[in-house]
Amino acid sequence: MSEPATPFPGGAVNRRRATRGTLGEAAGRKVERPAPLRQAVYEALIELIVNRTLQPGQHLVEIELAEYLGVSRQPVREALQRLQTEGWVDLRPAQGAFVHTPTEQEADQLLSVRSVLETHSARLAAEHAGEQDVEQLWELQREGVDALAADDVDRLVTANASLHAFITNLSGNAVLAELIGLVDRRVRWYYTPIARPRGEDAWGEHEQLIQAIAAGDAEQASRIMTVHTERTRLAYHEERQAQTRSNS
Amino acid sequence: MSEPATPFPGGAVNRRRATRGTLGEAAGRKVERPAPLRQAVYEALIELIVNRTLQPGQHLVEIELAEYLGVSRQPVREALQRLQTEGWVDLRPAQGAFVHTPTEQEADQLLSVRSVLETHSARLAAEHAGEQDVEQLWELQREGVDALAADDVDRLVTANASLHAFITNLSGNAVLAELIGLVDRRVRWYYTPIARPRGEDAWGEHEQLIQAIAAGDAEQASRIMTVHTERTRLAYHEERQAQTRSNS
DNA sequence: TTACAGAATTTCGTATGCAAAAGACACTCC
DNA sequence: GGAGTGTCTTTTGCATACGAAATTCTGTAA
Repeated sequence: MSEPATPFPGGAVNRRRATRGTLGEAAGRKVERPAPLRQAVYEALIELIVNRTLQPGQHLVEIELAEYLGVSRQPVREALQRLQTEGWVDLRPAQGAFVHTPTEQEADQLLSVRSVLETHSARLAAEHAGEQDVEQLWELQREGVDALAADDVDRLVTANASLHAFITNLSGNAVLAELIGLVDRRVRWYYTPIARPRGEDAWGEHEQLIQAIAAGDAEQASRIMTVHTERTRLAYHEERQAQTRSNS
Repeated sequence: MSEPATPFPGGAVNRRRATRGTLGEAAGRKVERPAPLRQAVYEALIELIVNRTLQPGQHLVEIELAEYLGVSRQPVREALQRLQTEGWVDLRPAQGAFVHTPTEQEADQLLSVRSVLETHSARLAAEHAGEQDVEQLWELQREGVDALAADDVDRLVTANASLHAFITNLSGNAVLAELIGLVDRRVRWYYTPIARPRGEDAWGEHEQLIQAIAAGDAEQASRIMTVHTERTRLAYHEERQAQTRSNS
């Protein structure tokens, strides 16, 4: 592809930058623009991958996805681009998209990275949390303990996700939050078939964590989160090994 | 968009998964498939963004990019999708692509995340490095010190990047390496106009770091990397403030 | 039967076309 | 003079078309 030396047409001028802007934006409200189809396709495909309608390794033929979702190939292709960069599918030139097949190694690497990121997020949360935030945390904790007592797995998983997400937001670092979100979704996908919540242990650790955050003890919060996530990591491994044994 | 309850056509069967594969693959060689145009467009656009031919906030009109690069809109659109998920451009529905404008806050958040990731990478590197790896590290260190002595900024920047990249690879965690690569490129972009290598301090820290890695002292390597990256972060801030002052 | 060669089919990658939304502009009305 | 409104232009988003690459199928020969 040629890349001429001439300056890009339009040059340094931002022809449209900061033009008048709509009323809604001026008032601080977000203007609801209709989300493009590719966005809907993107979300639909993640759902199909996570719930294993589309299985790891499966070849995704564009026209089939398009017809299945009632759109043309174009938005499907654009969604696949994004899905690739986020690690959900692999695009092989001239062959198309394949649902990503995670190796055990890769899954463990993700857990490792997640542990580091969440630990950092816990540290920052402890530095930033205010009284109201702590109150919210206890609220979420109660919800989790309730779900545990009721033996309601779905609620438990949701509560766990909410608690971690809240801490992530407390960190005040949006980049960090985004990375954690991305890593976390993939971790869940990989381990969905084998994951069994750790239950009481985990929620005990959550309680300690919230206490540390409430006390503004960043070091302590950080340590607890490291232990917490590493234990989760180990739990996954044990679960997996148990399954491997039972399968052989 | 409709999402019928019928199973996805092709269902659970991976029609093409693990088919015969070409000779080259069987022999363990990678078959060189011609990279799609979108790949070239993607790389060209990053280059144009990093070297500021395309400036932050600038509206990227698809047809203009396409003509400039000598392709049609389609590969441009697909490249833009990827660039968005990696944070280089913002895609506003029905408005198009705009070169991302980093806020100071976002830049600092990236530096913070990078620090954490690099610290983890240093720890893992210390755990995994073999004799040959350490030898390589010293080689890269010598190159950096040489460049420093010669006052060759370009060589210095390259050497710094090489050293960090090598440590990242030593970590043995591909997911981690990928994230660091992504974060790192954006950090460099943000700070290109103001960055001035820290020079002697940084390379002194590198030397300590390599010693820790050589000794297999993961904790020490981790500590040094944290200090190293946080100092870099501070240096960026000071530089920026100095510029802000001189501009006012 | 197995291996191979070539044709047929499938699927991708790119280009082009078209409707709709957003923005720019000029005009009117107050 | 300024706000509001209608029209024109630009640009996006999606659909469709077509050539090229890859895979699969089929027939033949050893």
